[in-house]
Amino acid sequence: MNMATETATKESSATRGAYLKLREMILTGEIEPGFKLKIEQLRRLLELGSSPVREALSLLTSDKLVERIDQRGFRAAPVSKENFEEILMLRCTLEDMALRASIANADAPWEERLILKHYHMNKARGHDVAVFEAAHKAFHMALLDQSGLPMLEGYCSQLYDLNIRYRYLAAGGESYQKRSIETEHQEIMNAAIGKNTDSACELLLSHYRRTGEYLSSQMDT
Amino acid sequence: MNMATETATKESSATRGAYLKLREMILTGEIEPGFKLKIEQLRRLLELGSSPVREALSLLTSDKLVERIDQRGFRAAPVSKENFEEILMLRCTLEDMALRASIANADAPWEERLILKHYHMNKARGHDVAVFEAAHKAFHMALLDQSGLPMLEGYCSQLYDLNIRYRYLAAGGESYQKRSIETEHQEIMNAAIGKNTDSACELLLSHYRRTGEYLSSQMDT
DNA sequence: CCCTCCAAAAATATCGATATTATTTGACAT
DNA sequence: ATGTCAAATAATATCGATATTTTTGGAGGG
Repeated sequence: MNMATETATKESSATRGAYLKLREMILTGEIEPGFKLKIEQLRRLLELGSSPVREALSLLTSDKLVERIDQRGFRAAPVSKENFEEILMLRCTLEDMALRASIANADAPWEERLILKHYHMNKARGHDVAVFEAAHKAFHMALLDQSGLPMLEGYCSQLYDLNIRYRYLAAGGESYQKRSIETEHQEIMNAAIGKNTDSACELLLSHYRRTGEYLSSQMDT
Repeated sequence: MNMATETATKESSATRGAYLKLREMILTGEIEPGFKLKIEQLRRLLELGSSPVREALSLLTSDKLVERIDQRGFRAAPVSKENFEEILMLRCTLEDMALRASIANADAPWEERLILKHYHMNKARGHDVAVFEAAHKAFHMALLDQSGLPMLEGYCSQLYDLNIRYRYLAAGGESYQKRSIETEHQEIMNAAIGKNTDSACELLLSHYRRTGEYLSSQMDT
């Protein structure tokens, strides 16, 4: 059992373990959209009592990864093209706002954090997909984390995850390496550190929109 | 036991009942910000087992009304001026977006829905605060509900509730009737139905900002 | 042949008890 | 006095069993 894919199991509380494990499974598509999440079934899979399972599922509803229908249990959140496009749109609006605020509040520690996350992301390139994805997200969130707007950052993080889910669903996680994503990241970071607010935002948004269009085209069902 | 204040108790599931009751108590300030929410205590208050209590608290964390610290229980979400101002800012951005989309998709049923909610809100004026607040929220949400963007509407609804909480905290729920809020609502609705997008949005945002400034000034502690 | 209704099965929701973990209290040593 | 550690206390987290509700499947009537 390797630490990379099994990020979940041996955490502090059973609830948290279940939460992380199920979250991973839904994000990566191992649990399919709309799939009925029966307590008994998950209880056995996770080797836990029903309480932590139930609570983990409740937490996942916050993240919009699980839907709860009162008296009728839980299911993995469904997906749709409309949903994907709404996520993309919201992401663009909210990350734009957050990045502008971050740059406005820029300071040396933030720049250093950014440099490090960028370095770690590139270092993780060859490794396990899950490891790279974690570093990739950490880099993107580091761009926003000087905004001084914690709720906004929370929304961005949530939307980021929902987006990544569509990426996994569209191509088993291995899709978007075609473009030179590496250069794009470098350019975004340079613009951000150089306080070229408008150009940093433009680069970031077109970075998202390009992958968005690609996925959207793949989704015509 | 009247239906107005006790919106909670006799609902379908125990969890849902507990959720609604606790939500009401936190929104109105009956449970103070930062207050430790002990399971045993709530179990007795709501006359329920620990599972539904726990689950209700988990659901409230989605709404950002409760904070959960792993292994250390739950507490009512804290408040701060920064938090209030972030909520106001996000609300303005997101409701602007949603209202524009709604007006763009306007159709006859939407306009009729709006007229009705507005009528109900005015009819509820004299009644119990909780009844009026519900109608008030329903009106504001009706403005947005033609956007075709369910997640955005969800965020708006959440932010609306968080904002209302600050209103209750600042003045026991009875604060903002000073201005002629009635006229403001009428004007917003007229502009929306008349498809005067820019002016509808301006009216809506200044409606929010005005109450926002008032509350913000009350909060200097 | 299809619809309705009832009984059986399955799943959810809830409970109360127990195990685990955090917090407090007070004794002891510095 | 003060800080540290350990036992006692209190709270959370978890479990397994039971009650409630929904879903399924099939018999009987239209």
